[in-house]
Amino acid sequence: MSQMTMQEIARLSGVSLATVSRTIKNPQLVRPKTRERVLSMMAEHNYVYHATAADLSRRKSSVIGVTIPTTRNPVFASSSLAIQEIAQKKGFSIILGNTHHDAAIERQLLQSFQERHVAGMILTGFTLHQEAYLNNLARAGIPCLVIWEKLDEPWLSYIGFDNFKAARSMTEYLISLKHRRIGLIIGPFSKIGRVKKRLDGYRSALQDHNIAFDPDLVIEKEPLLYDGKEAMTRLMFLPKRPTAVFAASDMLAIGALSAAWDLGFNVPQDVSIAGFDDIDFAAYCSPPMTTVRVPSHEIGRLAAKYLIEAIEQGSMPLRHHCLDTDIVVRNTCSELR
Amino acid sequence: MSQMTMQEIARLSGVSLATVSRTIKNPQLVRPKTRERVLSMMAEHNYVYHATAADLSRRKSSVIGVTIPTTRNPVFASSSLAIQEIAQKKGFSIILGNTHHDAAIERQLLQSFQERHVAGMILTGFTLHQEAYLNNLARAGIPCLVIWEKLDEPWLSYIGFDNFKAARSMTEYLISLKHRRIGLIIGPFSKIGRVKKRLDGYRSALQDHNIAFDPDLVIEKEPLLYDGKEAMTRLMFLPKRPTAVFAASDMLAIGALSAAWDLGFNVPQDVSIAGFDDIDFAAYCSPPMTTVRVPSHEIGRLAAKYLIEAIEQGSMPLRHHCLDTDIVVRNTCSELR
DNA sequence: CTGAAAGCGCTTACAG
DNA sequence: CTGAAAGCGCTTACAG
Repeated sequence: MSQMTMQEIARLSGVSLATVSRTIKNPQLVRPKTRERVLSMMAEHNYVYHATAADLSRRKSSVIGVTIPTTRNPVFASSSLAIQEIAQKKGFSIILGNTHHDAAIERQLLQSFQERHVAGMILTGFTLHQEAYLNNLARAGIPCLVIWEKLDEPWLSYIGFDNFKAARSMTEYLISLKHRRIGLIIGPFSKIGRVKKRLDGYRSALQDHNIAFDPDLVIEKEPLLYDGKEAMTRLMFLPKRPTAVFAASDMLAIGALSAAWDLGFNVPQDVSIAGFDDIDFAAYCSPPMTTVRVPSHEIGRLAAKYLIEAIEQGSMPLRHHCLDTDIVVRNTCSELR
Repeated sequence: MSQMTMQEIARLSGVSLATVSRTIKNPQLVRPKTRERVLSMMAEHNYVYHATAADLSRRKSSVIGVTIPTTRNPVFASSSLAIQEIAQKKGFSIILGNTHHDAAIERQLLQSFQERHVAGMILTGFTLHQEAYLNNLARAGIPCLVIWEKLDEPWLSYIGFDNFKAARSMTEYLISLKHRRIGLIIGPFSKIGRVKKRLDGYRSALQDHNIAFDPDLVIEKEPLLYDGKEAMTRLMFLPKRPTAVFAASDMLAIGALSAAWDLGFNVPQDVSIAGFDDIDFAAYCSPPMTTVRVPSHEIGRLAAKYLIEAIEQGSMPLRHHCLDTDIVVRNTCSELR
């Protein structure tokens, strides 16, 4: 048990506790000779700094809380990676939790973040109806950033993109390829704000082009490969099947592609498929997936950067940062014959 | 600033600090009347428990440190998800860090875990040559579990599987399909222990079947899609190209599949491809990937379970847990014509 | 059932 | 350049 404390090191080096603390945090305040003696004592006795005690004493923390819907969907990997890299470089630790899009779990997670007195939080795609709680946090002076959403509440900060616009663009792209019977496989829009926006974008595009909305053509699923496959199978067995399918998440799209392949449909000759997210795998499907590119890494990078700035400055300016998305045309969509 | 402390709540409720602490942690020790008064005060004033201070005072912690090579490779998602779920349920928070297979980063991460006085650590596929450091941790009484590796050091605990055996089996499977010219696309075996074992497994299988080892046929890459594609392209342009390719990571295998598709090779008719890991996507490739199934979720589940048991009991029994892998035969491998 | 007090391992004015 | 002392927000014997 290397139970060495500063107190011990101080005694062993014949200096005061304060001096040990200084040689660690402000070495320039300590005479080189003294410093060396203390340092060598620490090395010799395997001293380990107690960051938690320091945080408490200093009344500030160096950990950041991050929530993610689920690690299972690689779409969030890229932004969370960016956050981790920047945080690590700046000396912050990350506490991570999966919400599974469950309001109760998310709530509990935020609670635990707060109890650990994190310096700030980044919430990836937070569940609807927690705004009140977020307000509490803001009032408690905890910098808090929502990412992957474009929030409607002007008093909450976010870094995201326009899910409505992105989904509408992709639908329009499909329409521009002469498709009029366009299936939609989509995540749980009844639970998740940004997914709802995608549904709305799809409907808006149809409406603008005088295409009647057909509820049989939209299937709500969890954003998982299996679900995408199942949904696609269902769509392809419809009496009047779609000529194009927009899967509003690459997980769903890749599942859908696999279904098409199994059923013997050629993509894109027999049916077009479009995805959303541009996860790494999208470019490596056969054929490579046409999808919506989302600035995932950039979102994470900005979030970490802004949050850490806010922590260091002691106050969080409101951020409403909406990044651009674009359509990556690859080979899963073609003009209707 | 909701700077409410127990002290404040105590004053407001006309009881002592100790009583407030008790109504939170040991309510049965407090008279119901008192308890209620305190509770309602806490609610009214939005009191937030300070877990960090409590940890310090109690001289124990309720956070677990977890390292992962990189969130970018979804192969680790499944075990890390399992860890998080269990930890969350048991009231532990997770600090996460990516090592990128870089010894210096990993070292720094472990250091920060130690400084935060985590209750225990789970290290996913740790870098070679940190054994000494791990020993320190063990001696300091910090339960520590390495996962995804089968360690040779008997005094270190791990939960993993036999990379050597798994790779040898897959190679033998390919040989059983009459292939004798088998390419190997593999991760950085010079840096990572478990990858080296896979290389050894491949070589051992060849040797057992009197197939000469051809260095031109093995390509060392980072386990990324892009790298898999590049490596496969290189292999297929070899003067004497392989009839089967074992990509010792599904990321590499999926990249390889994409290359084959681009180059106009049919899989498996023109060339067989086998993967390793059985990530979710493997089953949804076109065609579905034959690969090595690794009990990823189970590894995470066991690791979290054992670690938390150790934390609660105050001591860590040595664990050498080697789980089974098996070959999932899907459609990317066929007999040599 | 409740309170006073010591202590967890640090930091940080304040004095010298 | 260094030290003594108060304090961060809790927990936990010990006494009553």
